[in-house]
Amino acid sequence: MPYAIRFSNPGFYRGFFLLTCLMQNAASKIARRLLLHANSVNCVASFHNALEFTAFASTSPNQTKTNMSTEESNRPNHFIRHIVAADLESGKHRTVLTRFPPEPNGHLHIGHAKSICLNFGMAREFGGATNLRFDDTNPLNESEDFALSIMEDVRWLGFQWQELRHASDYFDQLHAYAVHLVELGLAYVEELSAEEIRNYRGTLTEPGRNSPSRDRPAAESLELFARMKAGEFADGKYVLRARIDMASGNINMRDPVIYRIRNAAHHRTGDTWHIYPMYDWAHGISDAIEGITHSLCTLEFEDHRPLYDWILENIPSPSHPQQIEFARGNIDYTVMSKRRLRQLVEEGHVSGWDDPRMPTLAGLRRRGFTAASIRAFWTEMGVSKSESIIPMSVLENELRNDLNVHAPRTMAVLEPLKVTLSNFPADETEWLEAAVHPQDASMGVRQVPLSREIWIEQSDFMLDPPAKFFRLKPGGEVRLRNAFIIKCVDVIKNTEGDVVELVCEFDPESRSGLPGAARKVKGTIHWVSAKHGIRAEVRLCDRLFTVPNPLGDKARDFLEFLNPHSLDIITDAVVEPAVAEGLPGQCYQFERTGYFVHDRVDSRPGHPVLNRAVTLRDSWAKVEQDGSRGLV
RNA sequence: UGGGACGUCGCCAAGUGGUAAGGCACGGGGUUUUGAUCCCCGCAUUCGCAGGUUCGAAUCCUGCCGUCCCAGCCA
Repeated sequence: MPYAIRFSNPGFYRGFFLLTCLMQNAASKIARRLLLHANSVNCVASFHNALEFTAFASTSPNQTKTNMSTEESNRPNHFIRHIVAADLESGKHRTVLTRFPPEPNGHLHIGHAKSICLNFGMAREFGGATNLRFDDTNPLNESEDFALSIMEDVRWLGFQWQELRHASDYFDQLHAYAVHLVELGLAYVEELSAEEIRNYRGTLTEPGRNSPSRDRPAAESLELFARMKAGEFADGKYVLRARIDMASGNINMRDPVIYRIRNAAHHRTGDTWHIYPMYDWAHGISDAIEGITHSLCTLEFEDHRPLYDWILENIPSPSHPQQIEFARGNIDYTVMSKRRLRQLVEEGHVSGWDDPRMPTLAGLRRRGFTAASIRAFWTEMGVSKSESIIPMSVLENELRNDLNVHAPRTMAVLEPLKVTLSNFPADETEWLEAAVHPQDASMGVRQVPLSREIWIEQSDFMLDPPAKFFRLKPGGEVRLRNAFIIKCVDVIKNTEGDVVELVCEFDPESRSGLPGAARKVKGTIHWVSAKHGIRAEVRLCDRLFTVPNPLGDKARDFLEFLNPHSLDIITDAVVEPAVAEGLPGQCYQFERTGYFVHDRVDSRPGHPVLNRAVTLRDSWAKVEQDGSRGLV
């Protein structure tokens, strides 16, 4: 962004430059404001929000649009945005076309979401478009099922691609360009074995040697390549190599293999082909064919850029996209490599790709993460070239931010303790009115039943509590959320001495809505009527590993760090009756305990199953922890 | 003396020669019928280290240190 004021001659005294500087800063701030304003105005309404809020969409129809403005106006600047903006401004490009190019050989995870948000985000921000392209150049472990799952995840994240493409759509063109390269003397058929090629390639510190095949006449290579294509040879017999520079410091330039024989059926092209292009050959050319302007990929492809450019310079390419690399985003207490995730699934350490503890998008979705929270997470984290490990708590915090605004409130008791209200009439039900959201009246009210016997949380009562314990204790008072103040008058224990029931008296004057409700007590606790509450299964998910970087200790297998308590299943929680009728994927805030979602797979009417997506922030837990530490 | 990149607050991250944005976390205060939310306030004399250029350096130069990636017929 050009400053409004700029001096080219710096030979002035200090004070003057300070003044100049201040003016420049002010100008830049104003410019930034204007830019942000423009961005929020431009934000596109064609955004699909997560399905989980459909149930509440009617109460706040503007939410989707509001979310997008907030999301986009908070974004920090990054180098890729600068490049794209500059290319548009200079006229290098009139529009932006990006692509998201997964190989359909696994499920998408939170790391892929960064790339998705970046690619689709840049295009949307600058009025361009994004293609979804399956990089299906290796038929061995690719499948349509993976492709379908990837499409579902991208859509769920809230993005729409312009074109759905496959590298395999271009197999004919890719082949023709390869033939062209051979004709130019820039590629040759190699007969060395894989091992021999490796030996000839040299090492990181030593240059490679030219293969005897390197000077094979073009006509001969052409014939061999044709026979490779025709399926005359076994896998590995020959390979096509680009003829570049065996002495290059960049190993990717030491005559890279661009085609290999694979006598295998491809999930889209069947057995049409016996040769398949390598990533480097297919990727840049696919980008060029589609007219991609900015090909965004992760840092490990930096070394491939010279090859990417070499290829496009040496074929009659329709365009020459710019490859730009950014750092992956890692998250602590989990693993993100496809291989590792597959291992977790195949060895049964988790229930599947969509296990709520998995960092896959399917897992996060099932866990209760919203698409908006994931988008906001990557927007806030920014894009740079330095590798980072982001605390899981940051992701969780984004979820809280989103759900705090959107999730309807309800009360649920996870570990029930019976309380009898001795002065409450038996057999009577009182319906209390409670806000669905305490800060958003537009979300309406709900009716909560109350009867003589209720459940409260076991942790909300202590026989002999420490100081600052604001909950129930013998003789103590506490407010029942949305109801009235109760006083604990009796504690009933079993023969083992465990507290099994409390007897309390309620203060009718303190009922919500009455003048007496103004009476202050220190604590407010949640509860559910025993007569009306519905039993529910609740799954509490915690981090999958016990250490921030399970792969950090190379001497140990990452599985050794699996958290044995990553999933805690409670089968006798009690929820408000309305919750039991919720749809799969529906989210709630259970007041004081966290955000929960109906499990998309296992929850059904009559057998509600809710996953805890994330707890509420809990400063009492911290006080407790500090306190116990102090005693020791 | 193989090549390529990266090092700014506990975690991210802006900054591109004019005197260190922002978010999260953290600490303090206020509101609160969720120990939640929300609201205020505080939080880098210093940018991996050492020299140099300059009136002025996180930004330019030199050297060093640390971390990551590359030797698939994977992507």
